[in-house]
Formats: sequence, C-alpha cells, structure tokens
Amino acid sequence: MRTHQLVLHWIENELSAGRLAVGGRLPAERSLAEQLKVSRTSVREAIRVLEAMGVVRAGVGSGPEAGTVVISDPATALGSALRLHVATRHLPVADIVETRVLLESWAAAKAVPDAPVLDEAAALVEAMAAENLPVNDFLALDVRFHLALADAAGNAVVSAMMGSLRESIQGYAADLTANLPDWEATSCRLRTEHRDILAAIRAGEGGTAARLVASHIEGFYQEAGLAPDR
Amino acid sequence: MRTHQLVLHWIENELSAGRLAVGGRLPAERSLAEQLKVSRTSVREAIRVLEAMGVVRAGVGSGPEAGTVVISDPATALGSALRLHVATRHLPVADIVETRVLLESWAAAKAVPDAPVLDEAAALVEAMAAENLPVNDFLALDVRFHLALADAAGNAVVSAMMGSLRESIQGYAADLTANLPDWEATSCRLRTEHRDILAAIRAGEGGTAARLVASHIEGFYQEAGLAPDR
DNA sequence: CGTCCTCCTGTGGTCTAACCACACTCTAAA
DNA sequence: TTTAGAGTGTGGTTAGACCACAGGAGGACG
Repeated sequence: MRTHQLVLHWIENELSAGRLAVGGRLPAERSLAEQLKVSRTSVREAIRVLEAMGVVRAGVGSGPEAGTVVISDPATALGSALRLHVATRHLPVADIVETRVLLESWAAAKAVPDAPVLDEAAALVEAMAAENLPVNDFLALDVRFHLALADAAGNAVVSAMMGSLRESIQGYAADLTANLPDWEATSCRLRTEHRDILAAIRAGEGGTAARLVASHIEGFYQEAGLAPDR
Repeated sequence: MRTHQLVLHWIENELSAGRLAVGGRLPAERSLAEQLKVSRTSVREAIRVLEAMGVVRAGVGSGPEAGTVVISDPATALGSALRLHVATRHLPVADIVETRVLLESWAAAKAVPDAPVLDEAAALVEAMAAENLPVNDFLALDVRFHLALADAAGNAVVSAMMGSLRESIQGYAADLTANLPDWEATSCRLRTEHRDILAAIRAGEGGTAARLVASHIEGFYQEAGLAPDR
C-alpha cells in the first residue's frame, strides 16, 4: 500500500467513526504527518485527492476560513471526473443525454410541488428572458434551471449525479448551438417549454412534467444534430 | 491558480486535443516537471488526482506496465468518492437505494436481450446457488450481477454510475443482512428473483423486467428494515 | 481609554535534492 | 548459447527550506 493511501484510509476511518464530520477541521499537515509517521508530501497527496473528491477544502492563512476543513460537495467532485472522461472520448455525449433524460424525467415526476428550489427555478426562467442575453449566459442559466429541477426531487444522490453532469452538459450544449439555424427561435421555444415544465410540476402533474422534460431535452439535442465525435 | 491545477489543465488539454488518448503514456514525471516549469511535487499531486479519478494508472519499473498511462475507469473513480461522502453521512442510504431502483429498472427495460454480458449475469446466478456460500461472497456476486444488468443497457454513463454505487451498495447490504430473520430463505428468494429478471430480459419483456428489478431491490431493503443511521 | 499599526505565529503552497525499490535491457562471463 | 550481473529509467518517499497569507497579540500613539 502506498503511503498517501494510508493517510486516505486514516481519514476515511475518522469520518466513518464520526470523529471527523462536515465542518470539522483536519489536523495541520505537519501534525498529521508526524502523527501518522509519514512525510508531509504524502499527507498533501492524500489531501489533494480528497479535495478533488469534494470531501475537504484547503485554505491558507488563519481564522475560520483557513486550514483543511471537511465539506461535502459530491457534485463538483464527480463533475470534473466525468468531464475528464468525456475528454478521453470514452463517455459518448449521446449517453450523457440519455442519462439526463432518465434522471431528469424521474426527478420531474417525483418533485414535490411546493419545494423551495422551484422558486429559484422560476427566477432562472425569468432571467433567461432578458434581452440580448449572450448564448453562453443563457446556457449557464439553463443548466442551473435543470439542476434546480433535479434538486426538487429531494434525492441527494440524484442531485449529485445531475450536478456531476453539469459541466459536460454545458460543454456539449455550447458545441451544439453552433449548428442551430435560428438561435432566437430556439431559445424562445426553450423558454416556453421551461415554463410549461414548471407549471406541470407545480400543479402536481408529475407524469406530464416528466414527458415534457424528456421531449425538451431530446428535442434540443436532435434539432442541433448529433455531434460527429466527442 | 495553484501549480498542480496548471498541470491538470495541461493534461486535460492534451486529452481534449487528442494528443493523449487511452492507452497512451504521460511524459515521465521529471520530464513533465521540466517541460511545464514546475516542480516534480506539483506534477505528482496532479497525477494523484487523475489516478483517483480513474484517468491514469501509475506503475513503477520499466516495460509496458510501467510509467503513467491513460486509462478510463470512471466507475471506481466515482465509487470511492461516493463511499467517502456516505461516510460523511451526507448521502443517505435510502437515496442510494432509490437511485439504484431508478437506474436499474431503466437498464432492465432498455437491455438488449442478446447482450453478451447477460451470459456473465447467468453465470453469476449459478455461482450464487453454491452450497455453504458465505454471506459476503453471496453479496459480492449479487452486486456483480446487478452491474452486469446495468451494462446490458449499453449506456456508459449509467454503467459508470451504477459501478460507482457498488461499494456503497455492498456496504449497506452487509449491514442489513444482520437484521434478517432467516438468511437461507431470503437468499433462496433472491436467487429465484434473479432468474425471473434474467428470463424477462432475455424474452424481450423490458417492462416486466423493470418491475421485477424494482420490487427485488425494494423488497430486500424493506425486509431487512431501514438502517437507523448511516 | 480607545484606536491603529506592527510583529509574531501558524496555516497551506511550492520547490530542491536526495535516496529507494522496481523492472526491464544490455553486456560480458561461463 | 545461456546466464549472471551492471546499467538505466520509472515511480515512491523523504527531509528541509522558503514563500504568501490571514489572523491575533501587543505596544505606540492620539
């Protein structure tokens, strides 16, 4: 077993045992190295891994924002991993779209109609109606809208998975908009569909919302044409 | 921007540009450090992160197995991340079960009846019928069976996500079996259900298979009782 | 007495230089 | 021809040093 993995296991044990919890702080790198009888380098490698997984956040200086503290941010963690794997071309974009449809239509069907995140989703819909909104800003708001819908179902794992798809989604969406014949018309249609989806969820018509979401996502993907590779 | 992130971005660019591909090798750590004008320490931190994400594999010595080569193993990558987040108690087990039902019933409905992985699934079912099989071995085979079903749908992202749930599933399953009144009876029932699921998929009855999978997973979870915490 | 400024301390971030274990490859001896 | 050994290049690990940063403790000053 490599040294940094020893550190990783130690930290995982502390988490499982409850001696470390979200909001808590890891011992300082130098203390931890001394305590585990390893070099500071190995401790740092382990912390880098945990940071990449969204389990800790490292901050310099002193005070409440400093030091290495335990957080819980599964989405961005899985996100960068997925983005890299898409870069290796071993995760086809079509599969990502299919997974989106699966997760989001389920979330739409299960969403509780009075979830607070739906207010946020509504605000995003309005923001997307702004005049002269750059395409990339529109897409960023669009992704946030869909993430809000996923959150409304109240399943942390599904939310994390949707969040992990975020960067990949925005990447392929930006590529696809270049193929659209008429962005104005498309964006207008997308806005209308967003409103319909939101209305269906608020009305408690989960089945309708799920169908609308599925056709919304697939419609955009097919209108822009399937990307040749990537 | 921190130094090791510079290295990460460089590698990600090489991947996106196609100059690095799965099976290819990264430059040696010392060369890369010199080339990017950073220390070997920073290069190593970046490589540790990529390793944790399942993007590269590092091997000592020389020859074809040595050096840092690009791989694509999204499942184990996301797996350890999820396991750690479950350890922080920010991902409830109930949500994992719910996500399993979602992913697996979709996969069962979409599985192609003559997928080669189904042969593997059938072999796993037979292996689970062995006499005096320890509980943990049974559970390990069970997880592999379910992963094979997920693979049969042919969606790499869904497969990766199911794979990432693997460790968490095995963890909670092992906890839950302790609550079962009669393991022999339960395992016998599980085996029968496995056979029924497989038969439905092979017969092309996706809808039936999806329903069977959902009740199979939820039945076990409810029979063993909901875990108090964790 | 209150305010401001400076120094001190502890944190993560980075770098250098050295050594180790490993696995292959080449060379020279048997 | 075979085989034992040295050589080479890989990642793995360590020690020690220095940096930038942010807060806290204390004194200097109004």
